[in-house]
Amino acid sequence: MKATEAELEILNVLWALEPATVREVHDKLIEKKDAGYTTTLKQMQVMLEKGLVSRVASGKAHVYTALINQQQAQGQIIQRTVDAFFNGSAMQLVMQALGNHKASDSELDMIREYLDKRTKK
Amino acid sequence: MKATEAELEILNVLWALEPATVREVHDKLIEKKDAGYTTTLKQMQVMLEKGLVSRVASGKAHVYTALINQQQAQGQIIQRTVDAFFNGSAMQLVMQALGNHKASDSELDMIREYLDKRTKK
DNA sequence: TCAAATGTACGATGTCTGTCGTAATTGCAA
DNA sequence: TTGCAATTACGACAGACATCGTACATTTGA
Repeated sequence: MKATEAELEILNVLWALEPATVREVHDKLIEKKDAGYTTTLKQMQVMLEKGLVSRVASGKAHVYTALINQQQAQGQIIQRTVDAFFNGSAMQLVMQALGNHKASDSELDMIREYLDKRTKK
Repeated sequence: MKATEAELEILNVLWALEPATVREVHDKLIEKKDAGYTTTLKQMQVMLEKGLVSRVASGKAHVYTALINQQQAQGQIIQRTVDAFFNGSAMQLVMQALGNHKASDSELDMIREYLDKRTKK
């Protein structure tokens, strides 16, 4: 059930666009990354075999849909990362993430808002 | 200067023990993971070439020290995770981490405090 | 209708990663 | 000093990954 780096990039695109054709995914993908069309195609074919995505024919093309949902995947990877590299402390990861990345005021406000809701409850 | 998954596991052990010999690192490593001694040795030799660690001879063994600190590496891991799973948004990761894990009030306070410092500045 | 355009299928390849076997080396104890 | 146990050095290997070239299939519009 684990996806490779390249597969995750595709999943990311797919989660935003789905359902989507290889062409659509590829065009979006090369905004960030350089690769040939057949590379993306092959990648998605492999993902189909792995059960990461499904597809249906539509005209001459195939239309793909992700079979794992984004939040589930994100939750799993966070758990794995926290266990392996942050001594099991998710908060340690959060602090590190806040420290190492630029965040806009509005983003920080969102987090603060979230924290308030947490505490009240 | 990117480390692989296996290299990060070794670094993790090294940070706790350093300075440490291959034997010491390996013994600690196999508590969690199964691998041969020469595998760990080779890994650390490669890491030496990559400049991830340094070493000095001590008796017949070598004593290794990490050349990147833990925070740096954790930052690297977060960056990679964010890129692969969170569309490059560290905030998205933070929210997910906060949502999926229990956090004590004091931990939440720490984060709130941190946020305040951030905003002021 | 049929040829160009578009898409899929399939196989080949180079690289990276992790793994380990074996040989060479070293320090130490007897 | 010498043999043994522990360590390092070297190289090879399989499998995973990412990439792409080329052949085949399908749609469509002139």
